[in-house]
Amino acid sequence: MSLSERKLRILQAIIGDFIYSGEPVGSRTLSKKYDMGVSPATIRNEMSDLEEMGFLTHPHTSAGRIPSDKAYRLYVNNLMEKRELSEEQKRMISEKLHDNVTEFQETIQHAAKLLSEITNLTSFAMTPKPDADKLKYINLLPVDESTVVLMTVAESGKVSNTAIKMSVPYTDENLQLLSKSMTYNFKGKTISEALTQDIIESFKNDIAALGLLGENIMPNFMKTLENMLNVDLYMDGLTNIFSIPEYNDIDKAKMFLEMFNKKDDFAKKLMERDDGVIITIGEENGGELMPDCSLITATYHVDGKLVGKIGVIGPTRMKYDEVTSVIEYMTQNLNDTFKLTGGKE
Amino acid sequence: MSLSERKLRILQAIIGDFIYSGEPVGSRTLSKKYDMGVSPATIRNEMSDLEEMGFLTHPHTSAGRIPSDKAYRLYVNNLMEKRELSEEQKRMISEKLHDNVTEFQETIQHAAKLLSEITNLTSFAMTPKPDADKLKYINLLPVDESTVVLMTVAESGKVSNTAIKMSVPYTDENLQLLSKSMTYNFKGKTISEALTQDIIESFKNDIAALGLLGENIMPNFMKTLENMLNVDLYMDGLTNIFSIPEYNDIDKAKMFLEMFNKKDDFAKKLMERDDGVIITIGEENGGELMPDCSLITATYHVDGKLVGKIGVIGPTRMKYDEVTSVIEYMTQNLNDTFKLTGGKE
DNA sequence: GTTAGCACTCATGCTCAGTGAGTGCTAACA
DNA sequence: TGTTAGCACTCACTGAGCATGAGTGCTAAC
Repeated sequence: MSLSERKLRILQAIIGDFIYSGEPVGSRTLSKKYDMGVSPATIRNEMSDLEEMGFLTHPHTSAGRIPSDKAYRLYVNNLMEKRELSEEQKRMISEKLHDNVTEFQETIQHAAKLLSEITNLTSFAMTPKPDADKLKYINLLPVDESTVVLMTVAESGKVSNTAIKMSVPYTDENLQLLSKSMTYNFKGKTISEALTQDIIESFKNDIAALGLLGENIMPNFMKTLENMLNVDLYMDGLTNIFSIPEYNDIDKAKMFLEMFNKKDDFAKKLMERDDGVIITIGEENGGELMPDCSLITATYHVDGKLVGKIGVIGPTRMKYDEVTSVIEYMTQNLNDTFKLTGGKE
Repeated sequence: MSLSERKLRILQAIIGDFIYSGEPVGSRTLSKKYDMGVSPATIRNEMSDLEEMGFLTHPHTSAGRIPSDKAYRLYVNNLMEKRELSEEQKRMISEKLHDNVTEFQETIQHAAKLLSEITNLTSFAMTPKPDADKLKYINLLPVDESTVVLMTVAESGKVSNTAIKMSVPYTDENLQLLSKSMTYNFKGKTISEALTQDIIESFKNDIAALGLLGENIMPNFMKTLENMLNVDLYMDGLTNIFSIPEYNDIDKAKMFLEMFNKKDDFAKKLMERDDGVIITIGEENGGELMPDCSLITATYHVDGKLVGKIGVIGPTRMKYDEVTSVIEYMTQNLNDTFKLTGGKE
């Protein structure tokens, strides 16, 4: 059996109707609401075929049809049309993400917030994993007799620092020596590279002469590097899930919100996704996420290089066309913004 | 009418029973379960008196009695007995909060997590507002021809920095001059003091000689100071609210979780509370929080000075005795921990 | 002051019939 | 051969009616 033109039209109508109403779609409704040119009986026959082909199911005998994950996949790949954003939406987005941008983190948070407001879904925004970010400058600064600040600057402009309580005495010269040596050894290396065991080891040999001082500093340096590799994940619009009838069930809502407790797992999942706008529907997400959820992610770029992600998570019954349009428009804006400020943090 | 010994015993039994069961307590249940020595009829009379006095209500005519906010207040102030924590709980707490403490933020997060796990409520932990924290050291470091890092260190050991993209040329000497001048002017001042308008103004006059350089730096400096004043608020166990029958209602749960979106408001509310263990019950919280919620907060100290807060939020029907004991024990542990590490961040 | 007895209330849970939106099948039609 | 009308059937949903039981308040007797 093949997907005739008419079958496609019916399928599209069912998906469209169901996405908006959330109610199973019956043959009579379909023929009345959309001018199909055929009787309900004919539509029933087609629906029956579509069900056999795996595009539709029905919750119980006397209910209308609802689209399967497979149907949504077809819809997203072939049937869906791009939506143009309203001027109002465009204005809101560029206002929040373009003008008056001061802090990187703040902009990313705004993006998440905006995305959830516009889509009425749960949104998230993740800062780039600075895998490719190279170290540029390392400095140890004496603050008082027992405190030294270790400052690490990366090429992206990211700065990280730790105040170190010194358990051994030190001189300014020693600190400078160590700073220079560290900068010399690690400059140009990516953060992940710097963290590899043998580089650390070989450096430790280099500075053996400095004895306890180096031993005091190194664990802090490594921790700083690890911190620099962390990504931040902001989520917003969590309670939006409650406005969706399908999740008007405590247990489902609870499962959904638990995800929030496992932010790290979720971040990891996000990082594994490809670049560009990626849509995964229902089962495609693997069992860990909620079964009846779809996930849409998109990537934005900082300085044309570092890659962060924004996206939404919601029921498989979501307005894919609108949501993807909004996300695309937002990533374009983020790209512009972070090109101009140069990823300033 | 006065609170006789017997009335108090009955009230205590009702509160105790209701806290554990969540079901309205009837006279028969009470006389059977707790050895009251009087018949249900007598208890009914006493209950009727207690209701008249405002300690009890009943949801409908044929239901048992439930305690009012006033009753909980009496319970918390006079009737409640301290609970000893189990060895297991003590072990868990000191393990997470005492041993292997490396990062301040991390420890605070662990505290929140632990608190929600032990109490099965929603918990939070707030870092201290560094009102009294004094500036110690300010430095401007050249990174490359267009980037300067501004580093600000406070007495608590807190370090904050910003990478500044310079729009004007600068020399190392100018930077050093400015660093020295800033340290000289702001050292010993609290962060809030440093942010007051006239101090900033007078300083601006001081450095007028440096012209554009100063103008480039000052806004960033002020933003850094503002950032240093921010507190972090971690929440945990949000989904615990779903296990409480009273909140097994989508709308209530939603209202509760919305609080999470207004973290700033909540943080502000927390900061206004007095030191020590503070319990506010139901209406006492003011209308903003959920009406049927109680809030328990406690303060912990860093270096014996800075004051942070941890606590829980849950239904007025909560195990006040257990929860306060746990919170008290945890703050003691946090105090110890942050005495030892000296508030290292 | 305490208690037994009794009428009364009211949420809860159950059954049962009616309703309506939907299906699948069959037979007739173009 | 594809399309359609007709019809029997399914099944979630709703609301009425009823029994149940936990609880109260009141009264009169102890």
